[in-house]
Amino acid sequence: MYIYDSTKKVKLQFIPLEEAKASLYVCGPTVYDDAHLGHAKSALVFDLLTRVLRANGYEVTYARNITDIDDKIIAKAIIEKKTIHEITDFYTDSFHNEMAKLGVKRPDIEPKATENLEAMYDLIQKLLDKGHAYETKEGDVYFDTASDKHYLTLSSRVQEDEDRQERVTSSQLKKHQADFALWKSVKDDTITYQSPFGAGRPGWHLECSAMIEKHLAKPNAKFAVDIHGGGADLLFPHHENEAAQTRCATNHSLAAYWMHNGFVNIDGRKMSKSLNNSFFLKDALKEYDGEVLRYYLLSTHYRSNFNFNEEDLQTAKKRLDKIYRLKKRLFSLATYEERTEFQDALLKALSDDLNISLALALIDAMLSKTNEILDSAGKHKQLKKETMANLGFIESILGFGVKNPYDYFQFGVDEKTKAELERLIILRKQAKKDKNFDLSDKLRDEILSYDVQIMDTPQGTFWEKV
RNA sequence: GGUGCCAUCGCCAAGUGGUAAGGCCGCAGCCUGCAAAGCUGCUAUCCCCAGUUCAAAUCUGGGUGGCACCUCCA
Repeated sequence: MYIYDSTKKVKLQFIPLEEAKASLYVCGPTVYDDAHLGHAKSALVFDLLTRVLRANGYEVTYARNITDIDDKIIAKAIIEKKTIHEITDFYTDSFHNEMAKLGVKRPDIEPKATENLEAMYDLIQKLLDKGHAYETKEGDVYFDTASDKHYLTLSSRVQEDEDRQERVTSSQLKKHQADFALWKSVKDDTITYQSPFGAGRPGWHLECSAMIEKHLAKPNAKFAVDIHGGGADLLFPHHENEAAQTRCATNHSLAAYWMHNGFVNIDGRKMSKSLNNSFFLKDALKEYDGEVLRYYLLSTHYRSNFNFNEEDLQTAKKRLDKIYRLKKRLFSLATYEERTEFQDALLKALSDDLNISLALALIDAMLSKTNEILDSAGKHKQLKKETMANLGFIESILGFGVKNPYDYFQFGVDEKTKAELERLIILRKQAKKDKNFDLSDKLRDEILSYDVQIMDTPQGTFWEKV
């Protein structure tokens, strides 16, 4: 297994802290709004990573947090006249539902900020005790970046540059401009938490460090977790600050490997709140099967920036369709397990820093070869068995082809339309039997008008949603 | 302004020193009543310039063009 470490900028062989085990922590969503395609991309990438690690025999512990303490959540609650929990519960549920549609498995641990406040207090206290943090007279607690000689090494930045660019809005009470808040004192009547440091809210970067310490860190290990992941924009300042907190508060570093996924862009530009060009997952899921989105978003290497557009999405669907057509071709057969060369090659490709393009090329080659042989005369008993095993392997490691193929090809078609299509197909069958091809073609045109295509096979005539 | 990433066929996209994977589209053919699906075949010398090397898309230097981070962001 090889992984590209985005802080060292080099591909490395994965050597776990503990034999045959792997711990993974990924920064999850702040639940104050609907998930967009970028959230989907990140979740999919690390879902794939856990599957590949497991296929390589690692016992994986995968944690992804839910950030449910945040100023934006509070702002939304006030605007919508709801409680914090109504907001966070709603968006946590929708996040889970949408991820399920994408075939993203739930992490083993999904810690919430609200349920880990004690761990955050502990961390702040340790940093204060060790002289890496200080309180201001306003009651805020800041991390003292000057006290950490390794600060900025993770993201390879230069302190002077950061200073020059510091915005004027930051607190005048900080010792150093780069210092960041561990605890933000809040004196108005908005929602606050009572800590040993007074009423307020934890700083942005604190929760991940605290939750990793509580849920994943092993005593006496050199690193708290094997792999820490997240979106490319989190490297600085979020991960830099997380790493500083953990390094200074404990006797270990945060992560042995850092992985950052590239961004999903729309029309060549970053999707962001400020540009108002976010593409929400819930909207995409109305138009496309979740598995199509899964295939599409995973079809480009995870570190590349991804330019979302519907044409490429259609292309991805066509590619996924081919898996399902072969599955349909062998639909009556029982599942079968057998290790094949194809599976070894597929796993090898994915184990090389998730080389998805190579993996997909291997799948396409397997599909073509199998179809070619099935097209030829013969029963092909062994080939069919192996193919069932291969399709099963693709399902488990990539999450492609997990549905009933007939259901897959009928995505978004209502029952009434289905019944009408069946009726037309029966009429067309009779017309063909009567050699009345004018009528048969007329019926086909009518069928096609429902935005489906039909295909005559030895097993009968089937339709597929376009 | 600082830092970093990227530039491969019409489109998407692997490959990072040994002579260009794959998919979509297109063209030709097999199959089909005709289609669709499936199959077969065909389709690039890797942004530009200079250099290193027996050998470069792959390394070095210089251009040009795109993007990102430095502020909440996956």
